Amino acid sequence: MENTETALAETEPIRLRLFDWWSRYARDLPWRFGRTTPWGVLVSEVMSQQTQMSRVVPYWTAWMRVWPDAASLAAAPKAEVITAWGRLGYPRRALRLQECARQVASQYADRLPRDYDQLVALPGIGDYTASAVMSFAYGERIAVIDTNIRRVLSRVFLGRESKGGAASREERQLAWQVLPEDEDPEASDHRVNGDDRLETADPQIRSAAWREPPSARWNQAVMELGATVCVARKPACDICPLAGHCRFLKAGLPGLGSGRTRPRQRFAGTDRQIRGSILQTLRQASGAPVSRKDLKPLCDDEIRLDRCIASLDEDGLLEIGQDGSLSLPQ
DNA sequence: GTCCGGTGCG
DNA sequence: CGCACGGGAC
Repeated sequence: MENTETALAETEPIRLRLFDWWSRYARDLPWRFGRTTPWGVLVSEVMSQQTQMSRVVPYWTAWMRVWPDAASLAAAPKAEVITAWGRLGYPRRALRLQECARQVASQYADRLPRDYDQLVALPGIGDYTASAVMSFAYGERIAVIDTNIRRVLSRVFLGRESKGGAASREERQLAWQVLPEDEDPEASDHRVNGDDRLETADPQIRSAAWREPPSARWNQAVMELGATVCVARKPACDICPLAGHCRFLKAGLPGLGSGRTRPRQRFAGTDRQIRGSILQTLRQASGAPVSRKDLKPLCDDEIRLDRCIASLDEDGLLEIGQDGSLSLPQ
């Protein structure tokens, strides 16, 4: 850890440069800069768990217009929730989000808890999402740890790639060590507001970025840098605001892109693709029951087709009627 | 074809 | 810990 100490001496110039970059280049996503509710932030995080932010935006906007709070989502028919989830992917998360909404509505009187342990106990909310809500929505000082942040911090401060798998103790320690202090305790309250207007913001709203607590600003800026500049395979070091302070760049990018160990799972030709196409067919049927033979064109292997139908049934993503017809659940 | 990530479960 | 889980950008 001796190398870390010298790197940590540079945290202040790194912060200044990163904050400046963030205020100029942060993407103007509708759930940022205090323009939505804590619930809206949670919805954006759940949708972003699996999908690029740019793809999430139209879904989030439409979703929040229909279900602006947990109580309204809790009361929605499942079929409508699955349909609104559209092609975002991993549709079980849509059902988990609705179950989460039901718990928030019933257990917390439709107020999202401002407490990590209560958040992480909700369905579909793990360590990352609970931390993200605490930081981004409530301005609480907490280290947010996702793969983007792990990659950026490991490169900049340790000079090497982050390894695959769960975050190591060293990584968690580093994230807490470089997390800025929030001097003004009042500042952490300003994010709680009832304003969930969805229109595109004036670009000057970005001055709001400077009013967020430093820890929340830091978490978002590091994550944004990892998503747009310090990407896994081909980092754009030539435009990186931290290039002059990055130990990984200084060391010559040793083992660039070697961090991921997880063998990539193919998608084309897998059960997942079949499941997705079955669900899409049911969505397009808009409530009308679909027979098994209508799904034959999706998959020539009937054993596999039945397996996919059964797994969707187990996940609660479809219902099988008495006559064997299929439909989205109510 | 290759790349991409968090959550839940076994 | 290893694995399942979509879908689109490139």
